[in-house]
Amino acid sequence: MSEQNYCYKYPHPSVTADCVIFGFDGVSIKVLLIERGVEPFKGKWAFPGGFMNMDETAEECARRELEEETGLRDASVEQFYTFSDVRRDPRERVITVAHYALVKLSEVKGGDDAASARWFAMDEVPSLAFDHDRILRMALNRLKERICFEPIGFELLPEVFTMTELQNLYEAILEVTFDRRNFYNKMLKLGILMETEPRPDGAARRTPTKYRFNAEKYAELKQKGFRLEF
Amino acid sequence: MSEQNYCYKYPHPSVTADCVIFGFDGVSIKVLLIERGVEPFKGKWAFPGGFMNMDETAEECARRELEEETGLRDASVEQFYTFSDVRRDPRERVITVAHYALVKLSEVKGGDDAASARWFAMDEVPSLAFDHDRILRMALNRLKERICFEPIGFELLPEVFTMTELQNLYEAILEVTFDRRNFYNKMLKLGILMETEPRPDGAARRTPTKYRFNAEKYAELKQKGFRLEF
DNA sequence: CCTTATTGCGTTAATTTTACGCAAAGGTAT
DNA sequence: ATACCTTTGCGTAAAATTAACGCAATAAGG
Repeated sequence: MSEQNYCYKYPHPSVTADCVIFGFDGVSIKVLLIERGVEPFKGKWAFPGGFMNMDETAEECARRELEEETGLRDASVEQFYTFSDVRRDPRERVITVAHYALVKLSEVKGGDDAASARWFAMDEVPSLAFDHDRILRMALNRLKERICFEPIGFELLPEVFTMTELQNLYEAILEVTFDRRNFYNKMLKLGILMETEPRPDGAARRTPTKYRFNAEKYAELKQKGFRLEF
Repeated sequence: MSEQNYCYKYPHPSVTADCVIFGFDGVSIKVLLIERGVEPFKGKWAFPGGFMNMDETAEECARRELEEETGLRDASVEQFYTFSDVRRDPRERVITVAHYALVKLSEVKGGDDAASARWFAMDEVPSLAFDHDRILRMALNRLKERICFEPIGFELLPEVFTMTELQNLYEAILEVTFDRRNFYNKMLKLGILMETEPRPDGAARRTPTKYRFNAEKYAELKQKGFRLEF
């Protein structure tokens, strides 16, 4: 069974799709890594990824990897860059179409191979296999850019969340701090949040108001073209 | 010589790099297209592009295409998306890593095959071969986003230009109009323009001041982190 | 029970954006 | 040449937005 059945006149590179999976635990951004069990880079950590089938797009391939590791089918997945350095894989020429996925940690089930998978906070990520350090840096930059144009933050939060959690998320991604009261005002003024059951009138003020992302309102506003700006 | 010498255990897609080449003639954005001489899509227009060699990155491949068509070696080239739809090429599975290049029209020499190459204004672009309509749309969107973060406009203008030319460029890319006086103030306040010889004191006011992009000043500001915002 | 941290709701000052006025000077048409 | 229109440079004032921060109610912790 070691026949080489697929032959071409010119050499073809292998093509893989990698998936940088981001989550948020209420305090910091986390990324899911897989420990490699084989050479090259045996024992090092890397992103989930694999060879593209001939009947799927790069994004479909990345989604397949995502599902294998997290059980999630409908998370937000976005392609962000294709890495094609000639020697990025020591074995053979491999180019990889890199994606990032944003998942709600609460919905993640252990994947097929939970033993070798682990979530790392951004400041705990070890040196990675292949060129995955570079891939991670670029993924984070894209995340920063994207969150200024689209409310992707909500992909990372539970359905219902507090304003403080939302602020923590923005601060973690953008690596800045905001004045709590200004952030609060700005977010509410955007009009893309809805309060869940309004806190009972006499109830304790200390219990924070819970919000939900208002996708319909956002769709309206997007039509008219609006920026988030932070 | 029709031997099939490169054999693999699994099928591999072909990988190409395409290069959407943008220019600016002082009024509108132009794009360089090549008329296809062979099937499929014979007679239709398409972007320059070609198969990636095994010893070059996607960007190097795109630069090679750029040089073949324009003679330019040091233009700004940026990868923006990889298109991997299963049937995007009717002959075989081909995925393409799409780039855009920004060139100064005055520096473009005719390419190797000038006969079949032509510049089109954006509103004259015909229906294109393959999925190149989609590629163009995405290239334009990326251009719009990018110009809000980095002063890529200067890649499209001559070394020396007037404020009106700069405004026309921004308006053409973003498809908006600005108040001339506000644009003027905003641009000058950014501090990334330098006047060329200050207009002689008694000279005619009607002769517009000529500017030059101040790359050093921009590098400084970028360090501190700044946004362009339009 | 006292201290501290969190939440909600403001206000004010600083800054930025937007809209537009105006004069000098060069072109254009008659 | 003259009258008129356009382009350029330089402002200014109002409107809107951002940034800084005050404060009271109330949980939570010791």
